[in-house]
Amino acid sequence: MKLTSKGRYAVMALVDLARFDSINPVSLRDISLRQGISLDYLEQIFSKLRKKEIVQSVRGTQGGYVLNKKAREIKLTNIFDAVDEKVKTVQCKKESKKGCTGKLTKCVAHNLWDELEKHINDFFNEKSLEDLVKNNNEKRI
Amino acid sequence: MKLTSKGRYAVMALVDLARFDSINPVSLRDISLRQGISLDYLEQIFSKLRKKEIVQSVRGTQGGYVLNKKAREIKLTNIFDAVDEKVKTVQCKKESKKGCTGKLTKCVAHNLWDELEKHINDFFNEKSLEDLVKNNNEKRI
DNA sequence: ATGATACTTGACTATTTTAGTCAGGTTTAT
DNA sequence: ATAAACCTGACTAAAATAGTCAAGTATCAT
Repeated sequence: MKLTSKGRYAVMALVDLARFDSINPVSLRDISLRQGISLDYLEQIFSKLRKKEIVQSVRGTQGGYVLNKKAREIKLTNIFDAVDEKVKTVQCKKESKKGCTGKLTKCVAHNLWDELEKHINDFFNEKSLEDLVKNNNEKRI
Repeated sequence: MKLTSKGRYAVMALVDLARFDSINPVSLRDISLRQGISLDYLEQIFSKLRKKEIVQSVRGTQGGYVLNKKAREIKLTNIFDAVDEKVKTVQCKKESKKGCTGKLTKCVAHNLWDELEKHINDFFNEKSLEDLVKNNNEKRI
């Protein structure tokens, strides 16, 4: 299973974006400064977010990024999916004759892992970017 | 967050053990053959499980391992903990001045990650080795 | 028009983690 | 005594992670 810095950065950056993009496009430079994330790394991340149509880019001076959907409609699943954070547990080896062949003799862990994966995905499907922004604002009062 | 092959192997091996240890100690060789896990790797894993008193070793010929507790009392949390599979999400960098300082200005992801961690740990705390063995036996009918 | 700002892309890399292997033990039942 | 099985620590190849670096292109403000 993967859930690393890249996913965390994507979430942080998008919450930042959601808080400021109603006025102007937000430049990665600003996000970089506010969130302490390397600009080059942000570019990699936003390239992926753009391809998945989570954000839109505005080129040129005063350019930057804006959300491409309403914050309420952007679920965490979408974000993690976009930056290749697969919420997947390690799969059983296909070559392994013993244990898990995927049919009757599914390995013990297999079912468990499936179950866990579902749990986590449910959690991420419930949470939208809007939830996080709200939560963040409350904490700042 | 970590949830890799080592954790999966530990679970598979212990389920195997739980099914057979009522008669004799189970040798790692047998587990290795049945589950298709390298013997050397199993030894590493069982060394850790023994230190955490999840299994007991029986040395010498006809030796092997037995559970040190009832299957019902061994929770998945204990297993993952023993083999160093930390159910922890990536932490925020302490050096980072921006973002997360851990006090008032906790970074957005921080709360979310905490919440997720709790979710997963709850899931693992509910499941015991006994649950898995039962589940496994049902599937085999 | 032109410079500055900011997006865009792709290649590159150091570090860490993972998933083992290997070698050389010690213990004990038979 | 000897073979089975545990025990320990060091080692390593491959993959993943978390970036950096370089060389662009587009557009706005003036």
